[in-house]
Amino acid sequence: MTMVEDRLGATFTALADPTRRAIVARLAAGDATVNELAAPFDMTLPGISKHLKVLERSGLISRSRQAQFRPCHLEVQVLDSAMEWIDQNRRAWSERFDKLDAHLREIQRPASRSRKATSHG
Amino acid sequence: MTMVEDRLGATFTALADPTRRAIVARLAAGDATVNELAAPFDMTLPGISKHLKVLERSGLISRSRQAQFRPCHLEVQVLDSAMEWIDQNRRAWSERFDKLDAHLREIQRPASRSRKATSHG
DNA sequence: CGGCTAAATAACCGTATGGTGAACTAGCCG
DNA sequence: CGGCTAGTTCACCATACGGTTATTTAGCCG
Repeated sequence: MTMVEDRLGATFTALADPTRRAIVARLAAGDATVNELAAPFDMTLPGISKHLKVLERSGLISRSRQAQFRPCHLEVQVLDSAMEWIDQNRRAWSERFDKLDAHLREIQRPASRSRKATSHG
Repeated sequence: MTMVEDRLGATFTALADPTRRAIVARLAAGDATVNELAAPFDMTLPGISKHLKVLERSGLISRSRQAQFRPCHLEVQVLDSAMEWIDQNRRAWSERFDKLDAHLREIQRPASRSRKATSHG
């Protein structure tokens, strides 16, 4: 499918490219113009422009107008959403692990009381 | 670029696809076989197999062997690395924002002067 | 052994992606 | 106005990606 209307997907897609990650990292330090963003890379301006469009489509950055410059701005809440998704799954995994851990502790506990019979060995 | 040797890129690439995110979410609840993972999707098994390969290449999942089954396991630390990258940039942005905020407070001291207003979303 | 099931691989297809150079738009300045 | 600077859009290319069907490998069981 076209992946359209999938905000999270667009965000991770945007972050999948090293150039775009570098741009995001750069913008985390403050707004910057397209040429400023392009400077560190061995890439033509249209290339950078495309990357910025991908970032913009994901909502990760926004662009305003200031004379002939188009300063790019990191929209940190989109970064947050992506992090949140990851964190939820990390958490789900942890909880499930805790449950297993608890279960293991239970079945490995010497059968002092009337719970489950621990036939260990 | 082949995106090879770019762990973080491979991770975000893996997370960019909704099917793969669903697989990750499913695995966060516990290990599962390929057919179990495939069940919820309207997709052929080779399709799922390809997705699993992408996930495996990124390190997000690992596969063991158990009879003729290949149970898939979420490698949560890779999820952590991705989250860490995002968090670092979030943090960098926050710190920079605090600085700007402090600066704004300073230049806006008593009797506001005719400094140009800086607007940031 | 043969046959069944789980899963991977191969070959292929349409579309998306990342990159280029060339041409165009937008706004400042002399 | 003309020209410089900042940036986008266009046309194009190669390769990667997501998906398919058909075939193949791997391991259990009768």
